[in-house]
Amino acid sequence: MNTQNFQNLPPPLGTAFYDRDTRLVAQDLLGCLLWRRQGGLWRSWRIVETEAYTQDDPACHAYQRKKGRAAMLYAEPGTAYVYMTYGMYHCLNAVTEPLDTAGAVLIRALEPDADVAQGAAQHPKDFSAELRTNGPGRLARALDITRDACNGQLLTTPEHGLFFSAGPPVPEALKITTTRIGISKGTELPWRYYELGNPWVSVRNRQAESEKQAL
DNA sequence: TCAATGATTGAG
DNA sequence: TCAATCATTGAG
Repeated sequence: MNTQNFQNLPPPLGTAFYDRDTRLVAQDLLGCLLWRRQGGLWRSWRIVETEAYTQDDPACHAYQRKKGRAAMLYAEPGTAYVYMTYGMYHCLNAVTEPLDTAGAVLIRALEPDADVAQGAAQHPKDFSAELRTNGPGRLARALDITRDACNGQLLTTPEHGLFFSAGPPVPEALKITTTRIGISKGTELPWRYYELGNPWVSVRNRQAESEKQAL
């Protein structure tokens, strides 16, 4: 996490970045910075875990649907898609693919700044839940990302207080694609995780990793 | 109109 | 292991 004045903000990733194959966008977002304006102050986090959702995926909200909340997945690439899950948590996605083609990348985990990470390691019980960003629901809560506030907003401009920028280069070898064997909607589906090698991945992905190692 | 479901998380 | 908690979906 980092703070910066408005005039020093880096250029947001543009429409062309999102107007591509969803899985490529998911991989390329790893290591990028997520910028959020809270209380007039800009902060940034590094993206360490993403998940791609494509139109042909039964787990995708737009699978055989184009109305309701799924309509947002067909929006202009670079649009924020925020939905509520389990009645308690919001999840942030970046819409991908050309206009009228469904696709989105779920942001699953962000790397906290060094102070927060160190504090969490030394005093786990003092690690405020409000600061945790390892998990899609957690990061949305920590960054005040809600459906009402962010759904449908353009991520290609700092105007709405939320955007992504290029980050330090990430060696391809550090990008990991994980899979999970599980049942979703009656089908065996792969997970679509692309993550950096670090401990700040989501609970779900840690489970997937341990299950994989157990095989 | 209504019951079932889930891209999650935290408590016990 | 399981409850919290509700928008969305699909069946009736």
